[in-house]
Amino acid sequence: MNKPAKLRSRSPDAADGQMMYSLVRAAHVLESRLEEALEQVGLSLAKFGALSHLIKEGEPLSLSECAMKMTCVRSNITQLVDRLEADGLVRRVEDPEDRRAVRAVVTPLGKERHAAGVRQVEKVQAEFTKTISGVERGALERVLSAIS
Amino acid sequence: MNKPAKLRSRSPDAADGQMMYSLVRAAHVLESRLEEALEQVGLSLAKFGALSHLIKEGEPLSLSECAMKMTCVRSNITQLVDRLEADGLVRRVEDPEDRRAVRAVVTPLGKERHAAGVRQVEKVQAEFTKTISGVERGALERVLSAIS
DNA sequence: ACTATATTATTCATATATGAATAAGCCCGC
DNA sequence: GCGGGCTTATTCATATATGAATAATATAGT
Repeated sequence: MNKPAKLRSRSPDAADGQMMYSLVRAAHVLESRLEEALEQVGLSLAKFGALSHLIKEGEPLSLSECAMKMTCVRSNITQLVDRLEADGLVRRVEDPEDRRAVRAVVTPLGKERHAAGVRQVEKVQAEFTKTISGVERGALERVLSAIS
Repeated sequence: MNKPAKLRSRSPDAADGQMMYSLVRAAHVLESRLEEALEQVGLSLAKFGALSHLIKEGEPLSLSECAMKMTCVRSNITQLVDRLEADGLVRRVEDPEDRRAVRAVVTPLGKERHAAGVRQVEKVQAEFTKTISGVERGALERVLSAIS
């Protein structure tokens, strides 16, 4: 016997509601760990994310493309690229094909920094893997993919 | 047969790494839904959270206590209470016991607004419950509590 | 070709969060 | 009782995010 049946039937959502909050809280904890790890190499999660997309793509992306890949609004990318440029991690270059567009290019320093970031993130991932060891991934995977 | 064994053994963390990102993304989606739902009644998630803690406690909390309950730094609460006060949802009152302290009191309007927020959040929770219906909660619960 | 519409990046105002620096008030050990 | 060390809230600078308004450019429809 787990719980009084009345409690279960009166509010079947209560436990799930708590779970929703738990999920959000857990994600915040993970983000904090990532931020902290990346801070060791002079990056934030936002900066690392932008560099990752640019490097994965292998070619300069317009700021609009960046915004789409990072699912955020363009004005956010304008500022993020300002900061990345100030750090010397990316450069803005004009797009010859479209004079409205600006493309972001990762500098050599940006590539180095990103590689260092990858190593830091891998540590957090290893920790995460350990955390969820011994738990069936199936349920978690299905839930997460159902949400997003 | 699911995957080539080599892939599994070469990088056992890769799938978990993706899962870590999935978890963070899923949480962002949930937060967006909550923000959107709360916006309908003139609240943000941060404001709703603060009101919830104050109302749950049943008595005025000092801003430090608020910060602890919301796991954030105090300067954040200072600003949040500024905005809540501007909205007429809380009032600052002096603490007679400790002249350094400031306590936040929920106004009648704040209570109304919070109740409306609860109704909105319940809708999102219902949606979430539907999303995770048919999936074993056990694994998810254990993973989430292991993280945070 | 020209006009209407759409897209691009930027700027501005704002919300949320952090952390450092500051000012005021509390309290302990002596 | 008081001096030094906490704790309190606030302010400031900054990072991240959104959305509205703007200016420059592109493109479609006529």
